[in-house]
Amino acid sequence: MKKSDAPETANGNEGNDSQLMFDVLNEIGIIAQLSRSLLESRLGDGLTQHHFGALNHLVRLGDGRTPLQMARSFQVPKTSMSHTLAGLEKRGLIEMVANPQDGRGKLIYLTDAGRTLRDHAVANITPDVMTLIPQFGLDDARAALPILRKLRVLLDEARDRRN
Amino acid sequence: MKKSDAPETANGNEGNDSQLMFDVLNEIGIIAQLSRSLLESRLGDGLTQHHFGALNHLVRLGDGRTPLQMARSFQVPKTSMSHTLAGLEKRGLIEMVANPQDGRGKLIYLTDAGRTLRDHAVANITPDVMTLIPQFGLDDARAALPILRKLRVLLDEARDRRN
DNA sequence: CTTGTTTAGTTCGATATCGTACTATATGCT
DNA sequence: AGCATATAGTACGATATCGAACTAAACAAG
Repeated sequence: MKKSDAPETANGNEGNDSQLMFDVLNEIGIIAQLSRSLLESRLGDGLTQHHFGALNHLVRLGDGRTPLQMARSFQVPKTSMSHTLAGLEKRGLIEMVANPQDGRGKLIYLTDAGRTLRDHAVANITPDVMTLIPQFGLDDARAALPILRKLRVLLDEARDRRN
Repeated sequence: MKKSDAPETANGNEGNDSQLMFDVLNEIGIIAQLSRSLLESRLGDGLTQHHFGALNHLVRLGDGRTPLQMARSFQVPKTSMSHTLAGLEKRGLIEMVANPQDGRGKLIYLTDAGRTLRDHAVANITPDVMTLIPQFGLDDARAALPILRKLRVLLDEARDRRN
């Protein structure tokens, strides 16, 4: 009961390039899983990755955004964002006000409690991330980031094409 | 790179470094989200990423595994794996038999329907993945994979340390 | 053999996810 | 204006997620 099994890299010889992509996506899926559970173990309460992500987004890019804009930023269905925002509002971390420009819409604003909670969350998580750095290496992080962005953009476009 | 949206609450260099890691993990989270929804749109029925992942795992690494082994392979809690396997059994895609070596345990075997469904799922998804390749580039995929593996292993170890 | 501890798996409950369907408002067209 | 269509957001329902508590079996020590 230690590490996970070796990643599934069989079939190397078949000339199957798609296997390489599957492996990349598989690793990404597991990393997302692990980083999510690490994050949520540091958040406490019933807060999820999405709760934190939404708060962090509002702090970093500014509040006064609409739920739909946020749903698109996170690539989640708008119903999921609606639910996440309802949870944040119930906890008093955001306020949802009618959009004066658009009678259908709402605008999301951080409360002081929301900002404070976000700051504390970042402070709680940063040590874990810092611990990672010397092992992972900044060079690899810097090398990976543009590649990951490119992949994210491609998947994003592929999704747009499907919808 | 180009995408810098807003200056971040930088506390000096270690803030920038951890921000880089945060960004890497953030991109990974979004990619996982997108690839999951792409996958599930191709699976149909109520099948999830985890259903497919479990079937694929059994095909590729061999069946006759225990639920707990599988939970560890996927880095999910054993209760989640239990639920996933129950769903597969209900659909007739796997069989769960008592482990003759261990009266507490079970062993998971693929049914013919399970193998067939997995094969069809792979066939359905491969074109999407193939489409990705020329845009993403095999070189970047090959460059990213070892870095992602390293990160996955580090997070895995960090989790072990927490538990 | 008996007892305490560990381990495999399930049950249960609170919450999350997300597709479908719905309401209300906005916008475009004639 | 009047009407069709598009868009923002919510309600709801089926299912997923996962921690805590539970059962049963294995194992360890005396």
